[in-house]
Amino acid sequence: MAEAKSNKVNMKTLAKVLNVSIATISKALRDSHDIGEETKQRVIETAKLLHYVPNPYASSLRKRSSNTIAIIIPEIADSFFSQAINGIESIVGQEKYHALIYLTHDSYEREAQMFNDLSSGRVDGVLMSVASNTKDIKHIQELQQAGVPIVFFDRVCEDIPTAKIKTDDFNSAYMATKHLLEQGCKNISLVTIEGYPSILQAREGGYKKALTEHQVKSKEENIISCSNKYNQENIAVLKEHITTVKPDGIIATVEHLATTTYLACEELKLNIPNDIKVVCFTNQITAAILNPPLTTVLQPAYDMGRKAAELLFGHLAGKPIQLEKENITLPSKLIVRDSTRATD
Amino acid sequence: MAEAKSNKVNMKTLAKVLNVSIATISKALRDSHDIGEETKQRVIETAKLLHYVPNPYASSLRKRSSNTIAIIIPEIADSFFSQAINGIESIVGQEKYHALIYLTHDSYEREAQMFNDLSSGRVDGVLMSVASNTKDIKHIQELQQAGVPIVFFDRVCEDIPTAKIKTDDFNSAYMATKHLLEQGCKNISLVTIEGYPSILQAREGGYKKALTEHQVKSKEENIISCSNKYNQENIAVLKEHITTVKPDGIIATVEHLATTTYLACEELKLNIPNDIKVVCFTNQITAAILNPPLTTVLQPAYDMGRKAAELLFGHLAGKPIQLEKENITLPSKLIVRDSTRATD
DNA sequence: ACAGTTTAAGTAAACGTTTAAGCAAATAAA
DNA sequence: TTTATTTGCTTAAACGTTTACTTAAACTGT
Repeated sequence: MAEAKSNKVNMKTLAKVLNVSIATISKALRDSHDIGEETKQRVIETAKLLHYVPNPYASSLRKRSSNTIAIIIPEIADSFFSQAINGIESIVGQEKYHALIYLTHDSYEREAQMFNDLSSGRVDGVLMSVASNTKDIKHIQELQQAGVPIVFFDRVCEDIPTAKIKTDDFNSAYMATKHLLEQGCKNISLVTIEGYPSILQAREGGYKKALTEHQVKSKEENIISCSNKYNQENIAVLKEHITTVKPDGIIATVEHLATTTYLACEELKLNIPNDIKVVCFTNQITAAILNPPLTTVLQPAYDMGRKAAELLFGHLAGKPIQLEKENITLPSKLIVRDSTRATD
Repeated sequence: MAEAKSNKVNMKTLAKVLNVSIATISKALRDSHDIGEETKQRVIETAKLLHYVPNPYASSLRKRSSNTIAIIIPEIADSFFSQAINGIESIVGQEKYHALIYLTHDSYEREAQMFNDLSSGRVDGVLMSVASNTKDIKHIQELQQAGVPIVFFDRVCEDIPTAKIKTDDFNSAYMATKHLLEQGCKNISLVTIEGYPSILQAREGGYKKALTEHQVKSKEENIISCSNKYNQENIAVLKEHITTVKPDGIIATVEHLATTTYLACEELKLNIPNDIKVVCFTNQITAAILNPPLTTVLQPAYDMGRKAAELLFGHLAGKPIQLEKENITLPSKLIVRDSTRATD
């Protein structure tokens, strides 16, 4: 329980020491015009001397704002969200805000419960990537109607009228597919997972468009769904797929599928890129030193987080930003490496 | 500024609706013995009906506790801290606590400033990994003396009497070095970075012990220091080192040095493991699919985060845990892969 | 000299909870 | 039957800020 509490110094303490009213302390510290220059200095000095730190909860209660935001994301296992958080933090820190972090583990129930809690006024705004299986969006709507601004990044919810920071999923999948076709692939499979319709459908769309443009008919059997967890089972699923469908190119649409794909190929004694070429959506720096170096679609994770935070804080600061009009797409980059090298 | 505020329902509202006092509402919701069973039910029912959610800041102010902890870590770029956060979150969520996340970017100044802020009573406890260059620990001592419990994980501060969750850095470096020696290495270099004395000195110690046991004299020139950022410069530093010192084994003591080491070897046209063998302290799942698969020291990141959180929450819950007596070491695992395969 | 304004404070209410203290009615003990 | 005790509720103060309103003194201009 540990309650040492070294006689906390608060405004009352300062007021007593300086023989002025509490209001004077408060106003002096907030640099109000009401207070004389000399008094202000005395207050600031004594506050520093006594290590006064304002109680955020009293302040939040009175002001009805918390200088705190929530970051709600599915997980933090991979490099995308790590980098996005870094981007967010770069703004949060600078703005003297505080960030609460919540992981939904892609569970709708947890997400809904978190939103329920947030309707208490705990945060001034929310930055979020929605859970994979979130279909009912009432919880999000309710928080928004309660006046809490929300900015989506990456895994956006199209039906909520607010700012959305995305990457060009359609186009980057299109480019990845086109790249594989140009490297000679004729039978390209798309490895995907359940959920995240706004993203994965776009990627599927870009994939199909590239195929169509190259007069390749896209077949249902080429689209394969894995579990959204890194596990052995996915390797088996993929091996099964590869042996039956025999693709000569694979696009792995999420980070952890890179390792899965490589291991599946290895177990099947398939050579990348000779027998099969691989592209993956991933931000991992190790892509360059894989066996072989992996061609990746690199997403602007840091920038997405940063941009989302900028919009939210701009809005909170009262700048004339209409969140519902902000729909920003930042480009991903196709980084070509040996895993898709043309074989002749 | 967006202040929609849909007439928030608070205890006053409920009291009015049910025609009882506010105190009755409060006590009913906290299941106090003071309140009759029937009244309790009516209160709970109406609260649910009107979507009442308690104001956390009013509650925190009055109770002088926030149900919130701070996670203070250097960064979140790599898999270690990602996994540790997952471990922490697994407890935080279950205990209905909230987690504020702060990144120090390994800056002492930022860390000190964060601690200063936390002395306001913003959090009930702190989980932290100290910044690389933190030497002056006054800020930590002061927070602790103010009655805020602190639990360290991984990058601990030995001079603060409180719980510390570490991994066996000395022993795992010892094992890694021994492994390299057994694979035939005669000239092993340790690649390290500035800072983190509690960890990196232990790893250096384990490294030296293994050398001594194998009658190999450890030379100063074999210990090389890189920048704690993933960048091109480190590759140059490492190349320079390898060409002059010509090690036949390398131990990279932090995650991002894996990619650096591989790229340096590649640029020097050195074959791993034939020309040089490599071990790295890293948790990345891609280690298995690198070229060649990388022998790693896998740290129990998730478990460390989880254990740290367990201790903190146990203490906060009033369990008889003497934090200053908790000094837990969780074992790392040496995962042998091709990057250290013996060559004959 | 006097009304009007400006300056530099102070007073007190409010934010939404929690809880110690009080109190009337019902129940138990004597 | 009287006295304690328990039950179920209310009152009001407190947590530490912020801020609308008041006030007194010091200027300003005429």
